[in-house]
Amino acid sequence: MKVTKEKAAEHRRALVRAAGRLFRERGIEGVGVAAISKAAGLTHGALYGQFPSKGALAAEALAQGIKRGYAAMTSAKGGREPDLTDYLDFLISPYQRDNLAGGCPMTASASEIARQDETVSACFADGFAEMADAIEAVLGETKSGADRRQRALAIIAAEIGAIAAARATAKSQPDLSNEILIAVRRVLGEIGGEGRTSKRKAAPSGRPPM
Amino acid sequence: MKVTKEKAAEHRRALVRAAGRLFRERGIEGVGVAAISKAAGLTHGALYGQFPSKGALAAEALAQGIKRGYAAMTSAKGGREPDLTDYLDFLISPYQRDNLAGGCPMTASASEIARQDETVSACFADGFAEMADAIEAVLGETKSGADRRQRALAIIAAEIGAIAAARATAKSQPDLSNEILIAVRRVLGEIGGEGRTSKRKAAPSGRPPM
DNA sequence: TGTACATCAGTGAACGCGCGTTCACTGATGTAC
DNA sequence: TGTACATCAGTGAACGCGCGTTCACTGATGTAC
Repeated sequence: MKVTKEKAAEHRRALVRAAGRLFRERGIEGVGVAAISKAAGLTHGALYGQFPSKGALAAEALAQGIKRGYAAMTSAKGGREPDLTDYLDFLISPYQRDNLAGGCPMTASASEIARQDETVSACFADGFAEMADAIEAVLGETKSGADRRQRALAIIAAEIGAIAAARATAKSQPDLSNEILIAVRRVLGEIGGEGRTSKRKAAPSGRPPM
Repeated sequence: MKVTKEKAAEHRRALVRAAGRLFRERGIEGVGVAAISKAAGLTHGALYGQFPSKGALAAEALAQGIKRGYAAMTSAKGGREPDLTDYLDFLISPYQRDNLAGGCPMTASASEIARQDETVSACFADGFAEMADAIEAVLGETKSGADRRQRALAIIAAEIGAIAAARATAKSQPDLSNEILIAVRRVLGEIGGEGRTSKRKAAPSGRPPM
């Protein structure tokens, strides 16, 4: 049965939100269209009215999950511009490890992305690049031979690996899992020149990163 | 039809090897028992004669993939004890990114592990811990506030994230993918005190890491 | 060493199930008059 | 404003397919005599 345009748009948003949450929790390959539709209060037929395929929905869910993640972080900081400490504390933490549903979607699906549609991997690449810009803008000075950009890229890669490793070890070796988070948090603070930010740059314009 | 004990053991090894390769290429959830059995030249019934479940096979494939990866690296170095440069050049490279089938299984399945049987995640945790010991043993001195153990953990986490990110971005932004590898390789060299190893320790005893 | 037979590795049909996707249909919406 | 009807968002049955797992059966192995 037909439905108002507003209702239809709301349904679309519900599908994207449900897909994002479930993909983060169980992986993109671990969730079916039936579960996504049901979680959004619809049938799978409605999903195919809104999206041409599961892959297209996955791409949109990834893109919007990246936006939502960033919004969640800034709002937790009272809306002020986050600095390096804010980023690292938020990204490399037991909270991020334990909250699959609400966490960063790039982290949750990292090793799965390479096997998805090119639309999905393009979203990942864009999100990664934006996050790199955001981190680069808040880096402090260090004596590193690596330039700011290189240090920013390394910080994001390390964050992704740290959360993946912390999650993978959480059940069988919880102490190791915590140790990984503490170690990476500390080392990335040093790489980033934490606390040595003399001139704070503003975040780059354009879409918000992670 | 029954088969000699030697043949049966050979078949078991073929299953483990095929499973390891296919899991790395397509992910644990992305490969079925039929494909594994076929690749090993058997039927799925034979697989269930050797292993109680797909998960049990996955655990064994992961454990033995970690051993094989280490052997491949040391043999490439002519059998001598690898140093930090050897580890980093081998692990953070286009070769590692592009060779899913032959690469490190911890890297290939990182974000999938947390959703597998506890036997699988236990193998991952053991492999991670062993690799941390191996890296710690070849670290150079730095002025870092983080101790050797923390730097070793951070290096492995960063390596996992770097390969995952480089693979995820390879199709849509190949330049970014290469940039990630170069950046992480350089920054990890600095973290590890590359080239500043005064007293070289031997690798720890016990099973070989990665 | 030669024969009889119990063992058991491997085969392949079958199980129920969930997958992604299609499509004929329903019926409220929203437009044309 | 009131009526007639085209539009189209959403439904749910059905599609072919591959999944992990089970099991009755086969027939070569390897042992007991």
